Amino acid sequence: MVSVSLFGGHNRNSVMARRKMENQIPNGKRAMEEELNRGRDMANQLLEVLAYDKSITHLQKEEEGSSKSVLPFVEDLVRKVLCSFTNTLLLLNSSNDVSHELLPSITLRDVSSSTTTSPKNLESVDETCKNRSILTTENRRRGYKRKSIAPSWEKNSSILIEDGYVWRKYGQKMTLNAKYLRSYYRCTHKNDQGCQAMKQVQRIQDVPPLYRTTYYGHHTCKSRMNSEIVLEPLSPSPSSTLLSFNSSSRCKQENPFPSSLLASTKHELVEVIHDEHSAQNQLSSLEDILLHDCEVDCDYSRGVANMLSSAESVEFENVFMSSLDFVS
DNA sequence: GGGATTTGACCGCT
DNA sequence: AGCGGTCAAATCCC
Repeated sequence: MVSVSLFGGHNRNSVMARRKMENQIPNGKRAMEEELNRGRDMANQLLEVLAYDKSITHLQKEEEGSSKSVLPFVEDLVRKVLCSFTNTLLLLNSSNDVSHELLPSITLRDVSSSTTTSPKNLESVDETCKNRSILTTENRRRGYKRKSIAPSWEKNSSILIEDGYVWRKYGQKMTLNAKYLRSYYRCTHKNDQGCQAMKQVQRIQDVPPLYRTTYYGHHTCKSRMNSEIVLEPLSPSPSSTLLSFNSSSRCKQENPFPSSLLASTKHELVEVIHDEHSAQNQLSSLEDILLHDCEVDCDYSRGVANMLSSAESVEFENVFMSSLDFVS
């Protein structure tokens, strides 16, 4: 059985140092934030352990002819805990400062257009300007809004954080003095539920991988992972086939771990990996990462495995699994 | 076919 | 002026 600390990857010294540092923080709010962050990280780790354990248990159940499991209940609970941590963090950071709320801002362009053009007129303009080539700049960018608010909170992490929400990527940009692309995400439920939450993910370090996730606003939507959690069928599901690192399988379809455990948008993981290095390089450096940084990202590793050829997958699996033995 | 991502262009802000 | 956030058509993927 894989222990939680295995995935947490914090050695005793670093934990002690972290605690010592936290005790010195005079700001109670910051201490609370740190505590919540840690709780959320642990919930993330627990979720991964559950996913791993679920795949194992499923095979055992199959052999025993039994199909009942409490794991779906536990997983459900962990997801809810995860969402609670995320929401609390966002609320904590937005409650003391109204400017932190992601309020819709009205730009000069909005004002001018609203005073000169009625909605009915706008519709007719849209109707006649469906062809991009005849769309004027004025019409195309009419709804352009730009946030001018401080981030709700931000976090550096060696993993791509699973925060319990579903994000939709709407842009990416190479920024000055940054080695990697910055990706822009907004809540998937922006349109259907008017949720204004957004986040930016910036890779800030290659090895070990380190990402800075900055959140803006907070979720007003009913989280998809919360609202759609259903108990899994008790009969065996195709997705429960154990650790298969076959490159021909798509991550979303055949990864033994729930897709929600991977990056919360479909291409987030692959994109980051493609950032600077090929999968080959990832493979060759993986062992070093595992040995030198116990916080190796399981999602990241699985993503690499999915990109490899069959032969490489086997090699990767060996490295990855032996690393689990090593740290446990 | 529909939803998500990519990507070049636009434009607010400093 | 130029950086960076956002838009939206094109493209991808299921």
